Amino acid sequence: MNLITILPKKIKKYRLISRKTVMSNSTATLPLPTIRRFPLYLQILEQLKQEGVYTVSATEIAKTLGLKAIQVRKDLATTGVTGKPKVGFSVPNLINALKEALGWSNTSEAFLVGAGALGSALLGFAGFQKRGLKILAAFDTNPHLEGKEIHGKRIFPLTKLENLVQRMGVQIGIITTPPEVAQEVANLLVTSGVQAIWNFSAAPLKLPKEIVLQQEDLSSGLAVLSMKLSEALKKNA
Amino acid sequence: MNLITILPKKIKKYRLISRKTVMSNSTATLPLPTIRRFPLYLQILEQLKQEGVYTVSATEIAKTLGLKAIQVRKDLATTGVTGKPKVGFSVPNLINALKEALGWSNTSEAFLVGAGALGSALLGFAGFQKRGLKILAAFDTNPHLEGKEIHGKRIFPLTKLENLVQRMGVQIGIITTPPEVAQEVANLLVTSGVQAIWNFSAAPLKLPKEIVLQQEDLSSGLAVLSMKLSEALKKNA
DNA sequence: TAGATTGTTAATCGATTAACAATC
DNA sequence: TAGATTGTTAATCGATTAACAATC
Repeated sequence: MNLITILPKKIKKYRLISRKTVMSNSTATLPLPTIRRFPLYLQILEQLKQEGVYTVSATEIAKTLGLKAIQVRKDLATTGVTGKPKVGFSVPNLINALKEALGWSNTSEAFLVGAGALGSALLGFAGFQKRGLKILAAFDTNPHLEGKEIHGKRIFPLTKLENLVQRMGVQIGIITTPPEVAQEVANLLVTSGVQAIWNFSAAPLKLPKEIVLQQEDLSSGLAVLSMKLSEALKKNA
Repeated sequence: MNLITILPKKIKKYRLISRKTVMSNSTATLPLPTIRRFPLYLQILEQLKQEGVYTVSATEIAKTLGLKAIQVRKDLATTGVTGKPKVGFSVPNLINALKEALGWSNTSEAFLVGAGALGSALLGFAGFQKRGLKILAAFDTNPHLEGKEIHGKRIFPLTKLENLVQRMGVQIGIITTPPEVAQEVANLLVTSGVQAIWNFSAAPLKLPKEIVLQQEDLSSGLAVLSMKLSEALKKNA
């Protein structure tokens, strides 16, 4: 069958379908701010569940987090979970849906490069495991660290990285090195076969476009804090 | 003079002033995304300065950071620094203006509460000093840490916090405790006289509205990473 | 039933991007 | 001069907020 002849029909068909229907298909990506709020909702929901509360309204969640109720409702709507008027949403249902949406229902494995202060902190962060991320081991060029363990995670020399990524099929690389070597480390991670990089160094990375990059930046938070603070001080002066 | 009689006049006057003029007065706050990008610009500019480059175009900065040139131009415009067509901007001028805007030209002092893995990492992070933040000391309830030093910063028992904040006039409190005690610590910081709180615990804090709060959230970064990754994997499947 | 809360559609707001004349 | 780059105004895009009927 000829694509050119079939195309106009298809387009016409799509036009007839309501916008809502199109949106609900799986290719639609959620708004980034919504995704960032998901962990907040999850945390509250899990606490509620632990307290034996099995139903919660968007209004309540909003109040706890200091958000607007309408925003919470909109966010929760993207999960496909529906609530009951006057009652609210099922806590376990929401938890499952949020985890599913985030891909936190099944664990991804990661290697961490750069076992300095920040790297060690991340190795010791218990929350990751709960959120579907398992850091298997760390890598560092410092020969004194070789073979040691930090928070129960083994430290390997960087020379072993490529081989281990390939053999274990690790998908995520976490960079906590000084910025000067971050690009180099990123290149190594990419050629080793990692599919996503979580970069905690301040260095802006150039990566092949098929590699997922999440840039973490402590300074940007500090910038916002400083700005707010200097405004507040100006006001009170 | 009576406020009610004077008010209508004032309003009328404001209406006559163009939007642009109103924006340029000092009360206008910069867009949050712009503020978050400022540290990126600063970093690049400082590197250029070190390399002896004293002039740079928005186009160049954009290329280095993977941003759109127009966005960089818009951001830089908010600093008030003007560039020369075909030439670009003065690197030192931009550095000064950005630091000034962020309040990074003069140092603020901070105490950190919670000398665990993450707290220690922050104590050892050299970048803060360069960005106008000096962490003076840390506090922890763990008696084993009392009197010790981490990265050259003294650890005090939490009981000394209030007194020291007051005596030293410390403005910023950094919370790196487990979420369960975060609210309690925040309350203590506030009653001690701190004016801003940088919260690295996942707990949502309730604070008096005059206190500046900057919420840092590792999970939200992980959420975005997970989402991007699971989409990428879906696509390649 | 009455009223709180949902889900949906429309309005508003704010940031990004486009377009383009000015200019070094 | 010619052309890259600026600064500005307008258009677009995307997220938040408002409004409100449906409903448990």
